[in-house]
Amino acid sequence: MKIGEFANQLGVSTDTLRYYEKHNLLTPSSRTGAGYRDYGEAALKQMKFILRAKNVGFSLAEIKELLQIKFKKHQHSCHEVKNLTIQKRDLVAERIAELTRFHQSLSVLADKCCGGQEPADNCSILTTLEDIDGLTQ
Amino acid sequence: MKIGEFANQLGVSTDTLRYYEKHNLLTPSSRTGAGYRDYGEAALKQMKFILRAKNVGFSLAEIKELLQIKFKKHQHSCHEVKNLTIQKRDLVAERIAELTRFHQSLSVLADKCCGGQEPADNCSILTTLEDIDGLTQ
DNA sequence: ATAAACCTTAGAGTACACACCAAGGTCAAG
DNA sequence: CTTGACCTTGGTGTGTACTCTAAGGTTTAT
Ligand SMILES: [Zn+2]
Ligand SMILES: [Zn+2]
Ligand SMILES: [Zn+2]
Ligand SMILES: [Zn+2]
Repeated sequence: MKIGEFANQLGVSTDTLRYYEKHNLLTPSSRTGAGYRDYGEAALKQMKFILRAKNVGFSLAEIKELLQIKFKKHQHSCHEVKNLTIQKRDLVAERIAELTRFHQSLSVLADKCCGGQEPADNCSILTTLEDIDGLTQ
Repeated sequence: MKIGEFANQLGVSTDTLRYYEKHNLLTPSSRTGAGYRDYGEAALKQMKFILRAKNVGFSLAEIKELLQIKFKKHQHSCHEVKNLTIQKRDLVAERIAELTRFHQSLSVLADKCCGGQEPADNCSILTTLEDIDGLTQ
């Protein structure tokens, strides 16, 4: 399968596939006489793995690690894989916590403001940002 | 106040201050004879405004908008300010939702894996990423 | 007078995940 | 045999918020 058809089937762009190849995430099975990339069954499976990993939040760098483990499963342990997963989960949790603080602060700010069409001279959002310390602590 | 002292007082780097100046977020009150930046009371207040806005999750681009409103309050309405705040809040909410889906999927994956020291040949995390579709749908 | 500590500018580099472009080669249909 | 759709490489651009570097000027203290 040439790159265009392969990309269509997976719902990604050809640019993405070339990018993944350059970054050692997915190498096409072979090349045609004209130098065209030729993707086979194995490439399809691997690309699906990559997309699923992306869907659960892994970055491309993390996916690369997972692939290296997958290629040589007997040289790696469940421990390693679970660690990667848990580390990622905890990182995501931290980010969620930070964003939740933002959300909370923004809600408080929004609730203070009347949102009317009058000039913003006395807007509580602006005065709060001007005057009050420790909005998030 | 010269840039170094000003930066120290606010807990930011001098690079950050020059960056903010270049991007029209904060211009020092004046320059000394030698061309050194000289920050005054107004700059201090404005920088505190910027840092508070950052603390509630606004991006520098958004803060720039807020500053422009703040400079000419009578030309803008509460409506505008509240809109910015609510839009940001909703964007943050979307991102939280996405990350929460990631967290959920990662937890499911982690729970499946024994995490032991044996080889990863039958690791449930890897086989799940290999085999199962629609992990997040 | 000289060293340390500060300041200036412009520009490059970082991470992430691609998107877009130019200039050219290849292949099938009509 | 030419048109159009596809493919190749290499390189640049995007957004975010800085950080770092180079090469040089200034201030302060000893
Ligand atoms: Zn109002
Ligand atoms: Zn208001
Ligand atoms: Zn196991
Ligand atoms: Zn396992």
